[in-house]
Amino acid sequence: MDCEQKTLITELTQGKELAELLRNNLNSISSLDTRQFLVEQILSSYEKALFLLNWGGCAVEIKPTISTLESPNYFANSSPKSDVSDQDCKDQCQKDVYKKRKTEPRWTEQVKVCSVTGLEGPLEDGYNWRKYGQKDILGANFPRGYYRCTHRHSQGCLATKQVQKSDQDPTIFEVTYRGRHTCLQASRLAVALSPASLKNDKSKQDKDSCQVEQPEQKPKPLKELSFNFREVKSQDSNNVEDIFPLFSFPDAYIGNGNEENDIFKESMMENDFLSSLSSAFISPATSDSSCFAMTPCHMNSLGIDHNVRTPESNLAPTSATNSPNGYWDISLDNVDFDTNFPLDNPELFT
DNA sequence: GAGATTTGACCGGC
DNA sequence: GCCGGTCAAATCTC
Repeated sequence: MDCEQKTLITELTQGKELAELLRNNLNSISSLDTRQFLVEQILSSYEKALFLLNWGGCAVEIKPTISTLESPNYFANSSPKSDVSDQDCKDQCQKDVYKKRKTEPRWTEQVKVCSVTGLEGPLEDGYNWRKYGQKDILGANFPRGYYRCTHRHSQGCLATKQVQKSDQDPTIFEVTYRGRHTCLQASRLAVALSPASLKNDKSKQDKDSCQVEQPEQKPKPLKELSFNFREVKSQDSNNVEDIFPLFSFPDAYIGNGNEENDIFKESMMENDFLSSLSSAFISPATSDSSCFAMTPCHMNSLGIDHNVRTPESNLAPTSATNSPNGYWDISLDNVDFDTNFPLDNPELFT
């Protein structure tokens, strides 16, 4: 019961915090995707809270999907926990685990990460994963690893991913993501990388440093950011391939002695921005070159969605499949960074 | 000792 | 019956 109450409190608290974040974002010019993401997270939190109240302990393990909640029979078929024994509940949970494979509609995507680029491998995507299995796959030279979100039990996050080395090129890992992160880490990642957060940080810096505001001046450091497109692809359940970039700060931008740049760097460090993306997100190898890997979620948070399929996205396939493999440098001039978002708000990183 | 990983067994889908 | 996905006990690591 204590565990259920804790989970319930966690979900409701998360929902409240996310709602406050959304409120702060309403008056900003943050991207629609950012706000939509917050709305989805809020709904997810309250769905889980409601599910806990309806199902008791089973709710932690079996999170209803949007589709199941939308089902007219969902609440009609749900019965109070008191109507079933613990064993029945456990058995039902066990059955649902297998049933959901077929019935639960999940978005999937594949990401190929070339380890020679400096990334440490497919696990480095900003989330904490726990390996729960490994299988030799018929016809594959390498075994497939099964990972699920570390916060599966504590927060009911059902995101999983499968990692397998490519038969053609062992330096390439094929990563298939299944399910959407509903853990707090997901919202933190989204907030940390949201255009709003980055933009507001710059705004605050201007205030704190008492600099004269120049309306026409764009955030100079951010203009110098670049995206490097390498062999990073995604694939959803519809077999649509897109390309995701490696997110890089030029060395000249971070730690070059430039005061403005140093302010940005210090702010990120003070807010634990980099570590909030987890050490996995920024590998030691990439930190030297200030090169970060961005998952579709991160890309979406930055408002760069024309080549990115979000989990619930129904966007039509883009021309990404026709994009050249190799190395792209794209200016962020067209990326909308919100200067009004409080990156220095410690609540965002707690 | 807590958390993560390994690995054999189990289950459902095909 | 085979195969992929998951579970859970044993083992490992810090």
